[in-house]
Amino acid sequence: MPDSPTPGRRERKKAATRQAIADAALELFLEHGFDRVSVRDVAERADVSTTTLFAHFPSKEALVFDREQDVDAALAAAVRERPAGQGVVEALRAHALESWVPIVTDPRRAGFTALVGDTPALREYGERMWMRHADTLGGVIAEELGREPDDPACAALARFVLEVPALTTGRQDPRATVETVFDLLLHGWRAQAGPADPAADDPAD
Amino acid sequence: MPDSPTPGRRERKKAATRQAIADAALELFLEHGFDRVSVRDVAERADVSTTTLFAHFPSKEALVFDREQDVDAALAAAVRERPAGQGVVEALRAHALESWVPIVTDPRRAGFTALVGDTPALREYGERMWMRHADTLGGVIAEELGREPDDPACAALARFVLEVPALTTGRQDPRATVETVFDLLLHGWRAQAGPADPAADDPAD
DNA sequence: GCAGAAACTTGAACGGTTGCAGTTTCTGCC
DNA sequence: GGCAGAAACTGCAACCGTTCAAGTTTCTGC
Repeated sequence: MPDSPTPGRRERKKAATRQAIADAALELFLEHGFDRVSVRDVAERADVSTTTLFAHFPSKEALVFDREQDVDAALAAAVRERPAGQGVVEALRAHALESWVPIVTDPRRAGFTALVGDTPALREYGERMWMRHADTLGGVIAEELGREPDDPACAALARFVLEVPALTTGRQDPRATVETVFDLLLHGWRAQAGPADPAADDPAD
Repeated sequence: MPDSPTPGRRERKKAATRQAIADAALELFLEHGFDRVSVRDVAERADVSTTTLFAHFPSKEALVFDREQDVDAALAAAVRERPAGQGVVEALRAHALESWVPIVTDPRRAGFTALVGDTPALREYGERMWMRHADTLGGVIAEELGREPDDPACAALARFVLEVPALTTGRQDPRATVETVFDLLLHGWRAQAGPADPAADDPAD
């Protein structure tokens, strides 16, 4: 009867353990600060061994960024499934405004945002997390535009877009910053893609 | 004449120790790989204690990036002392082509370049090294253009320029990549600065 | 020449991370 | 139903980067 959804009991328990660890970690980090809490503290609070903790998370920093795993897919989707006639850069701008800005400005995540912003190790880890998707995003962009997978302009655009979160955090008006940065990218991109390029970025204004 | 006359015996010995450590480190890293050499190995080869090693270098990765310290000053100078009529972006492009590209393509540094390129920890450290100058460069750009020190567009331009090394390493034609990326930045920048802005970037050709 | 700073040393420790050997718990299959 | 084996988990010890404390040697300024 407890045959709930699809996954077996084992996977459910595993997920529960992982969740317990992540919860314990966030709780302790928010209360005492990231640097003043040891991995062993987290493991003990979650009632597991440190070995088990590292079986679920690759590093101490990863304990904090629990839920951001499908960034890759979301970015690819934002580019691939953009409205007809919309350019790649505009699709990414829309995605930034709709998906990233609300997260940063969500008051329920103020504690989390402050934790990451005030801990250098976490800031760097977070930025590197974003950058790790640069190759994927660059490849998707190139594919959409019918260019070589390692096209330098596409790689550059991908990295620049992924800098946006780093550029917005800690500013009073993230939305305006996003707009400013994407204006720069949009005009630069149009110029290099060629205004008459049919597969490129201009919605024929 | 900052330091030519009499460095003093003490400072000479200190410099010698530092050099011995850096040499030992590079030698061992190139031979066995960064990850397979411990800090204690390096210290022993240089005939110092690990404590002394960390008195000279802030981290294991810093052992590799021995000589790159005045990047900040060089970047600021490239912007501030650019020829009259030359735009900020163009000055940065020239600096990239003249100062960065030769370093990457220097065959004498092939081993070094391969070491950094093949070791994720070193790649990330190197990129973060560059990014650490983003605030300085952004401030200098803003100052040159008479904007607020935290102007978002200037901050973005600074970060994007500092991505260029990461974008060029590992490519067959770094020079062409630099040109492509700076084309993108140049057009985007001109558009946002306004084509008629006298303090901006267009040499009015 | 002497006081004190600076470079260096030894030794120990801390915290993140991994390896290993063993135990428990679940799952697939006969 | 029961068993083989995989997978989750455990405890422990170790390694590694890094730092601290306390003491020693070496140079420098006066």
